[in-house]
Amino acid sequence: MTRPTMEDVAAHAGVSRALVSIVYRDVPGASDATRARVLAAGAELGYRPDHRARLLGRQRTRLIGVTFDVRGAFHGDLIESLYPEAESLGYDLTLSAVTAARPESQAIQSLLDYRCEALILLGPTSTPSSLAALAESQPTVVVARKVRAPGVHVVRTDDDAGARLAVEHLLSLGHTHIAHIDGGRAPGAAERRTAYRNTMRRAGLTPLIIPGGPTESTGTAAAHHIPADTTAVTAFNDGCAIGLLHALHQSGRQVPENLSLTGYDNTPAAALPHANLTTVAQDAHQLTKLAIIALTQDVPTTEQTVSPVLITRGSTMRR
Amino acid sequence: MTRPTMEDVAAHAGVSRALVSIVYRDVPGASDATRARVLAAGAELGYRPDHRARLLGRQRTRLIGVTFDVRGAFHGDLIESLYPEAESLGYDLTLSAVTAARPESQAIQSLLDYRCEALILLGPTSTPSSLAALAESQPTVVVARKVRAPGVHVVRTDDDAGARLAVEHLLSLGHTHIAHIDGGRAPGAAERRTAYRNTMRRAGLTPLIIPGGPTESTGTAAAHHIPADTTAVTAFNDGCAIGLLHALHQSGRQVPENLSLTGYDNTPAAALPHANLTTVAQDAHQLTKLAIIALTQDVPTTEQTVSPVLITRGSTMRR
DNA sequence: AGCGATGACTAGAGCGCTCTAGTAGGGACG
DNA sequence: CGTCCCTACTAGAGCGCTCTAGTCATCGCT
Repeated sequence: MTRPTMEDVAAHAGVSRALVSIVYRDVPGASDATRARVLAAGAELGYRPDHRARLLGRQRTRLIGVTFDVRGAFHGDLIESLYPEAESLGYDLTLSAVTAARPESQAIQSLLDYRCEALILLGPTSTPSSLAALAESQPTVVVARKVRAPGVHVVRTDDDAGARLAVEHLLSLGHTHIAHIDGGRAPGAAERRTAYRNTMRRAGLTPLIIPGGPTESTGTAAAHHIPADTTAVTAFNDGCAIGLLHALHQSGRQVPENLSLTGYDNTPAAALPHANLTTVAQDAHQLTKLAIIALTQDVPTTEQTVSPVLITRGSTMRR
Repeated sequence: MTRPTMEDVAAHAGVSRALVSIVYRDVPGASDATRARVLAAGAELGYRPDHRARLLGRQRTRLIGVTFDVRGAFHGDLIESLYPEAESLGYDLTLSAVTAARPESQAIQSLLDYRCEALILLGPTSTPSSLAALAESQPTVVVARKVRAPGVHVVRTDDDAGARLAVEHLLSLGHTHIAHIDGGRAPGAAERRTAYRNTMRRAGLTPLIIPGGPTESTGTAAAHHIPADTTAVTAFNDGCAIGLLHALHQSGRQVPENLSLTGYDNTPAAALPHANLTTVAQDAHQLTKLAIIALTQDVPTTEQTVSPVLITRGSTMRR
């Protein structure tokens, strides 16, 4: 009835419990023949090592705790590439969700109760000082959020490069009157705004920054402030771009025929056929790779940025 | 350097380790005064019980394993309400993600390695027979998917009622020519189709079922087959509805002025202002509540359905 | 005064692993 | 033939808890 233990496998294979442990940990100390015999005995009994006991017995848990927000679509992508990345370095992952009723602090605490060796926080909202305190007890890396906290690793997308990518794409399509819908005080807005401005200036063009924000309604509102001679717009993010798209549609201005438009983040909504938005995507794979390396190779604490990539869809066309 | 253990707290409070355990488990056997003193000592040392050891020492782990798909938006909602539900019954939750590279079988296996007492599978894709095998070793509940497997609890939304809700909403708005875009062989399609047909017949109206599917493109394709005298449409799901919405927009047919439209699932896309779709939502809270009860109260194995609710937005109007 | 309850607390044996410190049994080598 | 070294294996002490089976006062009651 109860699940077989290492003891049972040992008895069944006619060896000591320690040998079974050696075999299942795949460390030297057993002959190939015995190894096969033990594994066969284990398989026959349907044995699977008890993860709890394993964690407890080991001095190093090789457990990485991950907090994520169930509402953030992008976090799914990150978790997806986190698993193989951690596994390849022999680490295990344990997830802890942040929800409306379960604050980040609680999610983190539960990970610590499992004695995780290291922490990966996806887009955390904790204060820099509490993050710094966390990092004192175990390596901690913040992904996809710009924070400055001593001892905390940060891995994020290079928003500067992302914004430049969007502008240069429009430039290469022959656009010269390109406006930018600003993100206000949203994270990343400052970097994107500055990059837009610099890229325009470098091309000898006049930047035009229109107030906006991260939500659809801000995009809708910004539509009225786009000059008639503007032929292209880089929006702060996909939400903003989609709001703008909607407003343009209402007023009979066609995208991309009359106005080319880029978003940012490559959210699922941007990929929908009726939006079909050219946008800037974060490289989840690279972000997680750097995050795991930062934790396991104990590199000096730094902020690392990952280059975004441009996803060209149907909302931009040649002038 | 190393985290304090129960031993440390005991020494600091001048009691035995067993007493500390009693206090932290909050079971009878300690005086109020001692309780306070132990708790104070623990707080002073920054003590937190080691969850691994706790799980190992206990005969009942009180651990519920949950598999979810990182791609499914609705799973986030379920997880969100799962946490408080489990906690209120004294259970802990551990999550295991299903991704493109991490099959469901692996996600489940890792939960079993933690010796979870029970399993909640969100929209699993495993075969009924493998689910039945799972259920033999521990209580197992499948959420949001219709499967018939012996020993497996199923908690899902009543699609029959959902479809009826949509049709009756349109009827109450005075519509009589209501078409249904079918979901083909997608899960839930058969129930929704039948419910649509029955509700129409009961109202003395003629049902009209147009072939479709679960994706946007199927909705777009279905647009051509909607008769001119049709004033309302219930689409299989939100994706289908949005594809249809897009096609109607192109052809100059206004929603809801010329055609009322309902979706199904209440996906985030349905809530976006330019879709603004009246749709049928699943009751995540109720689903998880039933799931947890099924596991912890060991009710007889059954399929339980939860009533959906209609989310009225701007895509439907009075005839 | 004697006796069983009751309440507060402790000793110590697990839980199922890991891992250090060993032992046994061959070769290889001088 | 004795020594040295491997390799293959075992004994047993943890890891940090839980929980059963106590011990020891104290108290109410006849």
